[in-house]
Amino acid sequence: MLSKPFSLSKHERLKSKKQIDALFLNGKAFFVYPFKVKYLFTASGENPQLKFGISVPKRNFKKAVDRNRIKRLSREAYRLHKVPIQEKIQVERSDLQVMFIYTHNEILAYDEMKKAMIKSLHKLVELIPSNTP
RNA sequence: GCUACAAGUAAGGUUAUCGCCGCGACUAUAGAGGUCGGGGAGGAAAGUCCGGACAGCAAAGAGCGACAUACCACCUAACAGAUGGUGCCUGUUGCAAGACAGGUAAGAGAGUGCCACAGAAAAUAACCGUCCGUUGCGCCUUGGCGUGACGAGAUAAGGGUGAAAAAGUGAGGUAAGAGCUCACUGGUAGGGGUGGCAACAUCCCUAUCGGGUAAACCUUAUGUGCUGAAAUGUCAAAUAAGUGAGUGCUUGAGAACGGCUCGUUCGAUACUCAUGGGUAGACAGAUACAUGCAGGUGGUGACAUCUGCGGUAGAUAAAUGAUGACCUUCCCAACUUGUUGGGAAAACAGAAUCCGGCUUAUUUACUUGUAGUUUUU
RNA sequence: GCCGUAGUGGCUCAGUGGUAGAGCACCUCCUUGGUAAGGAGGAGAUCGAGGGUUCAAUUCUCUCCUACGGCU
Repeated sequence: MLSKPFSLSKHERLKSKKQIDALFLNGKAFFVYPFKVKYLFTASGENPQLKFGISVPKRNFKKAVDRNRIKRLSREAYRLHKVPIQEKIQVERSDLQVMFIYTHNEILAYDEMKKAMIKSLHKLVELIPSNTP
């Protein structure tokens, strides 16, 4: 996995309805325009897992093409900038589940999304609790 | 050559880096995995408006109800779709004949309802009017004229309306009138001849002249059982057809996902209470086909059929992306008129069980046809 | 994915083949020293859009648009 730092396979995505429900029930949130970032840390064992998801409300974007485009751009931004948080989690031994909710009602350019993603990832890194004794 | 309209076709290509989802091979392993190869959105994938396939309910049966369709023929698995034709209406063009385009289509000579306002009356028409009969009064040469009343008399020629007024015009006829009769014209129904598979066209004869509305109820004919992949099946320590108690019990309580009735099948394995037990997963359904392309044959055509070649997404919080370069194409500007520089590569839009249609959205380029116009020969 | 409901003045809703209505809100006047309440009057609608049936459509019918809801 370390040989391919920018990969983004199925295992790194939030897929289980149970986990997502738990995230929305117990998770905390902050807001970095245009994303609302919902996150949940849980203590972990040997292999800490980082899982993420992106949500674009149908209310704001009626067309599937627009929703797909936002998801793809956001995912690309996440993929290229997730390395620091992955390393920090390995060190601190904490699972993390994140959901990015796109709250704006227009499609932003990739550059703006990238900036917002970097900013929110930085913030997440700071929020990681220390589990090392 | 340009412009307009119609129909059709295509939906940039190659490559680098970083990535995503299936498939195959190899490799590794307790397992996760790794390498290589190859594949990865549309003409509408959309709306969910029709029709099927498929699945479950009884491999769903009868009647009623409900719903849908409605010129004719033909195509199809099927259709409200397509193809070819018919009648009518509208528009464009034309002197006209006609041509083209669009729309429309069973039945109002079965029944019920409705037709505001206006109008005498809106559908078994007598309100006014006209005429006739009886009668009162007045006038005058016993009969007429004028006027009034009555009629369970006649009459649809005329009457300011209205979307629509009881075939139209002319003549005869009559007390007044009337398709009452006649001529011409028009409509409807029936019969016959000719042409056509038929709708229908055309000619002849007979009868007839009866408002509209069925996207009001309805009638006729035909068709449709209901529910939809969130259906449905399988797996695991499984939401119970488990366990315990009670009730009830032998010719029908109840169940079988439908509006009602019947019929059929199951039928105490029923009903009530208590107890018990938990995941929202995995796999199948699910990607091979009413399949695509090319050619031949039949048909006016939709289409059918034969031969050859081909395999072409399969996700599930849901893949098909991001950044850059070049080629090609298009646009703009400059002038050396074929170069340079700059810009853009689009619009509508993203599969979710699968097909056939319909509808809606839409850019650029090309091809074909029709019409117009200009230049040259 | 599948199924359904609604759209009428600024807002909440009636209405139904025949000139579109109510309440609140708005404007003017009366009342009051002034305001509220009350009274009188008034304005405000392409009935979501576009075709069709009909003499006539908000209503019937078809196609779109928008909003909302249900089904694991």
